Amino acid sequence: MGLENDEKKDKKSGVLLVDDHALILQGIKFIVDGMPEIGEVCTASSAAEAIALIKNKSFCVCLLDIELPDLSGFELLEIIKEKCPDSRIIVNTMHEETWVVKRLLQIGVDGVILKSADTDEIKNALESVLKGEKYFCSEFNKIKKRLRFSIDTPDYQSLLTNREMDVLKAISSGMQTKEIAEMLHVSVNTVETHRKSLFLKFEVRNAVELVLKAINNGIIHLDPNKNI
Amino acid sequence: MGLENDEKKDKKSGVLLVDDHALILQGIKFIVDGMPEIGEVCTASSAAEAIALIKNKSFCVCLLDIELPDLSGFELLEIIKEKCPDSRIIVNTMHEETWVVKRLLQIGVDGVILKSADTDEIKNALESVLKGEKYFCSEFNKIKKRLRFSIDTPDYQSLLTNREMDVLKAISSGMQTKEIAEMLHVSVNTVETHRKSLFLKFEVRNAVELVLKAINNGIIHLDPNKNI
DNA sequence: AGAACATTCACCGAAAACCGTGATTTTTTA
DNA sequence: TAAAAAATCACGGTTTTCGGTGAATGTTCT
Repeated sequence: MGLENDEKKDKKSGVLLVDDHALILQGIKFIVDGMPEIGEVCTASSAAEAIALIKNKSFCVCLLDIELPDLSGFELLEIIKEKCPDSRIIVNTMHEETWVVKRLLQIGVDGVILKSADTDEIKNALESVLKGEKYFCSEFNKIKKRLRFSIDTPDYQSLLTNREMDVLKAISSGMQTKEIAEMLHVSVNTVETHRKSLFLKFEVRNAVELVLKAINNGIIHLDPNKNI
Repeated sequence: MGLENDEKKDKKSGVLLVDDHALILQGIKFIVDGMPEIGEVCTASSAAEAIALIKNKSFCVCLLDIELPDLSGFELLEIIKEKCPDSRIIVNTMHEETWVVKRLLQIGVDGVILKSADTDEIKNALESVLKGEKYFCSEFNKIKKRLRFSIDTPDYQSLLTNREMDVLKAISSGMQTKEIAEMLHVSVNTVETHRKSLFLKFEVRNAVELVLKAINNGIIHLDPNKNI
């Protein structure tokens, strides 16, 4: 407690591990504990815990799962980026979805490993980013490579207006134009205008394509408990 | 090797663990190894490995992940059920989707735990099923309870004919009727007939609702690498 | 204050989707 | 082999979607 001024500068300020899967968290902690070049190891099993930890501490590396129960993982990433801009970030994901890869590249993480990674790969990833290098697992690199073709696809999310988002969500729940108009208390013509904007922005021809593209780009999400 | 006739009867014939996540597999093995009442522990990181193992051996308990790289997990379940009908089955899943719950109940597994389960819960689950009891984690029970309302929803999968399945897949990829007709070398009228059957069977009014319901019931799956 | 954007609305026409009904041929199953 | 189920096609009618074009209000940012 006698180095409160050094904590932000300390290269060995430790590692933060975030994962809601107890076994994985435990397994990674076991690996990291065995690495002498790493200082303190803190763990969090939710975004809330992680946020509480980074308030008081600064970490040189954060290794985090992006599928978390409370926040979306991407939101946590933004918070970490803001609070600890010097911290290196490794993301542990199971998703090989293109939009996840795209967004991780946009945010600029230092490493990506899959959930199926073994001890060696986790060690390698940690050592690489500690040396200032990037570490991307082979699967991630493969998708990254393939993404070159469509690297400049628009960021649909920020392209949409609030109202368009409302209409998109409504369409994606199976509602048709008249129903949406009633729900939003506007005329059918208005909803049709928003529809047309959506089709234009997403470059699709019909509602099904729109919904699929929105899902595959992480803009809307399926509610697994609907439509049973 | 002197008890080839006893292996099928042996109550202590061991445990089979299947998971493609190295850390989880390792973690569970560590837990199970510490349980004296359990005999040999075999591990597999893919469905293929698991199938190879159950060819020669019989296990009293199989603890398996249903998200596997090669087979769909459900297919592996069917194979295990057929080859080792006496084996108790615990499924380790991350999905809380309703259709997964429904299908697990249909198949009749002995236990369900989530990926986020900790050491105690895994121990409890194993001990319960070894005693012949069922073990369902609280989240699973919650969904099960809520499912009572719709327990008798149709098994859409087996309700569909081959041709309807073709058309469903085509619709779910964003194709429109004329295109589907050309692809399948049939008339537009025919495709429309199949469409109507699908709407009737799924009790929906339009293509978007159809696609959503089909996805949420596990009949079709999104290709995460399309529509970027 | 002016520019840019968002939201709202209107109208038209073509295309596609949706609804009902019926019917033939092939395949599967009892 | 007879019955049932699946796959094919037709046709008419209504509704909805899709595409283009234009325009009046706000709202926000510079």
